[in-house]
Amino acid sequence: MYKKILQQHNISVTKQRVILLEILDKVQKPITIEEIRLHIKGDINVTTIYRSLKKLVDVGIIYQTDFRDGVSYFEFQGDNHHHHITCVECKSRDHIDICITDESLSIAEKKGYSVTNHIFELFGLCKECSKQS
Amino acid sequence: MYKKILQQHNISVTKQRVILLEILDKVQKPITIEEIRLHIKGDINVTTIYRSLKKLVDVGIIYQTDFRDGVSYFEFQGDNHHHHITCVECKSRDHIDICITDESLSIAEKKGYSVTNHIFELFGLCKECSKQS
DNA sequence: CAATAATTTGCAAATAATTTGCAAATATGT
DNA sequence: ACATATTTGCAAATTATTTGCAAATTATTG
Repeated sequence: MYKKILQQHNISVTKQRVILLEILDKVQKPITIEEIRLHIKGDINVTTIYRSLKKLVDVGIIYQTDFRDGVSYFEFQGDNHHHHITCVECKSRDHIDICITDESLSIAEKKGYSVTNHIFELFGLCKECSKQS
Repeated sequence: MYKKILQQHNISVTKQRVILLEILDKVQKPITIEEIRLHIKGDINVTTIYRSLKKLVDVGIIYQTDFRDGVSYFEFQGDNHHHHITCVECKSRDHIDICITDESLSIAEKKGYSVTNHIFELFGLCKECSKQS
């Protein structure tokens, strides 16, 4: 299954890439490289992880984002593309099933850009943390 | 003027913060800490720059974002809030005068979050770079 | 306006994420 | 199966960002 995805995007099918995809598909949320490593049975070199994920992001198979804590997060979104809202206090995170508007896309296109990728993240206070402050 | 802004947000008015605001207001585009340092006549300690910018971001005076090149970018947006599209090839950058939709805000609120901040960045190919590939 | 409290700064050193260069291994196309 | 292109692993380097602490600056209170 993951083999197919890689082939469809015209990149080599390697053991390491398949493993990474399996992990990301299983956890279904954005995780860091450190967390990914904990899921790997056996071992994949860190450098390889960085490079493989970069490739997967470049071809659009996975979504890379950052939540402003100094680390990159990676997520396999499959058919269910979405973004997130993160509590700046407790770091809890939830999905937001909404994305770029056609309007912003067309504005970008008018400026001569073809959009291939995006980051969209909300930050705020969750219900719990709102109470406390 | 910058003094007033700082006061309105209830944070101390320091020479360093005013200088940083002046710089960001002058350049009117997202710049890195390295670039900021080039604009500083005299000297502000790097640590101070990091901490001051973080504060300015926290209170919402400036916008922090990242374009996936491993560095943070900071921008004073004043009254003219906007986002960007970045060419993944030549790194050219343009404004996108569009922001979060009310719809995504209300979805977040339904989940119990009050949104205080956001990142929204588009990536793609500019006109020039599209031709070449 | 002076005195005290609270916040911020500068410095040097530490931390931690990410990248590089290169040789060996693996995948792909014919 | 062969030749070519791509990817991997390793060790070491790089670089952005953070920490702890004492001194300096800013805000607050009487």
